[in-house]
Amino acid sequence: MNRKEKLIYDARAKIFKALAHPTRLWITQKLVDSERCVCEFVDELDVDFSTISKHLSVLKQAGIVEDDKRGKQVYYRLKVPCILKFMHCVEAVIEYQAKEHNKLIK
Amino acid sequence: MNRKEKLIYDARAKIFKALAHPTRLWITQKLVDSERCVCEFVDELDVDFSTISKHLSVLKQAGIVEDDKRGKQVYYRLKVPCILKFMHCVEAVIEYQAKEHNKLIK
DNA sequence: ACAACATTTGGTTATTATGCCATATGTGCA
DNA sequence: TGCACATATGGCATAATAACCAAATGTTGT
Repeated sequence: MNRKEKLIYDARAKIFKALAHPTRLWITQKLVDSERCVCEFVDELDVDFSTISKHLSVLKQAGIVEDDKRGKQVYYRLKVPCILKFMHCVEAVIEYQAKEHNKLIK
Repeated sequence: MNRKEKLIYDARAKIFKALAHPTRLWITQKLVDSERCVCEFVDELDVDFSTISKHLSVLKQAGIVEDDKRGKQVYYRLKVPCILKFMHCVEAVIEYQAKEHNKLIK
């Protein structure tokens, strides 16, 4: 891997890293339908609101979401909706593994 | 996020985590064309071979690749080729960001 | 200006990931 | 059998991540 490749793969890895957390994936999924207020995540997730805020910050830094302050509240939305398409592939990996696992048990 | 959702998003996050490293992304990309021997990675990457072996193990645990020992060498291949399609989306995120960055500079 | 609210940021600690070295395992060949 | 090669595994030091609490920031309504 040369220097140029290194830069490319670092940049890509950053996107994957941002998505590599259950809470952030859940948030991303929520944003597929429509933008959401941070307060909605706070209500639905059982973690400290500061934690949620940091997760949102990671997604924002990675360029996956963008935010928008309206009054007291901050709304987040997906910047690049194609993210969701990959979930089918991810599910395929999981199902494939489940199948293999069953084979081993039988 | 309820208990069932938690399980789903944990499983998905595991896949993303496996891909969330430049070296592992690079390896994955190499495997898109054809299977590869571990030795090829050792030659092309400037890290200890034990490190490469561990990266491959992470990808294998996640169900992204499978291996196959032939003689002294071990060959790895992609188990679920759809992984690559996502790269287009990842590139879109990166380009979008680059564009915005340029705007800010001008 | 002040209080109440929504969110972000800083600090601390616990957990996890990474990379190297040394060692173990497995394979083919002399 | 014994040696050389290819890969995997265990151990350890260091770095990165995640969660919480506390405090700061910014906004609306009084």
